[in-house]
Amino acid sequence: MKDDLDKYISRRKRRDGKFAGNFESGYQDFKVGVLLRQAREGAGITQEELARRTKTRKSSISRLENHAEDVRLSTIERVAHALGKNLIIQLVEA
Amino acid sequence: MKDDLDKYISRRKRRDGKFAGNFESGYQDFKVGVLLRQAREGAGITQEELARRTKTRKSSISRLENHAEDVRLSTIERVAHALGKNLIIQLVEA
DNA sequence: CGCCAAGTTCACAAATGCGCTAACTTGGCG
DNA sequence: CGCCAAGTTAGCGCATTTGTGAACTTGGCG
Repeated sequence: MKDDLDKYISRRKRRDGKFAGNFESGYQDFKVGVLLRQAREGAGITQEELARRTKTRKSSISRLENHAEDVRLSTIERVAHALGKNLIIQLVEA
Repeated sequence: MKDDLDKYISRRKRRDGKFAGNFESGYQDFKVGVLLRQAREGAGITQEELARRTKTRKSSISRLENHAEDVRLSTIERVAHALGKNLIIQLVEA
């Protein structure tokens, strides 16, 4: 099953070669989605499992990872904590 | 109390100009507000000027720095850019 | 003291995020 | 092939954030 995930990841990588590091800046519109997806995949869990942990549905997680035009800080935080991570925010010289 | 802290921070900020520009999660609530306030004061501008740059009003800026319970990412970004900064977001091991 | 700039707070309206259901893909596996 | 798990998407409400104007503090300064 870990193999399944790996396959998925590489397939996905191939499909939309996006995959940045876990930093952000400029226009992070959907970059945050990518960030969250990476975190989830890194944790090796499905959207459904993450949805369970954050007490929501997989459809919300999917939207969050793909189409989220804007996101609330609390939402990112909930996901982060559900994945055992902490959220860090910084303002750096442009 | 909180106001005293704010005053202290701003005074200190004004004095030695350099203070951490980042913040990590625990409870984002007012922490983000503090982060933004520090950034603004570091830039040496008033809430009104910042409001002008972000095309909003000083009352919004004030609320953002004090009472914001939750904030949209886009909001933080707008303020950041208006202050010549870039927003960085990361998820780190808890 | 009175004035003024800077900031705070409130209440309402407008915009937008998020939860939910439900239907639809897609790939893997027997 | 048919089934199933994992994802994606759309639409609908409700909840929350953000914009805005106006009234109210507060500190500095003449």
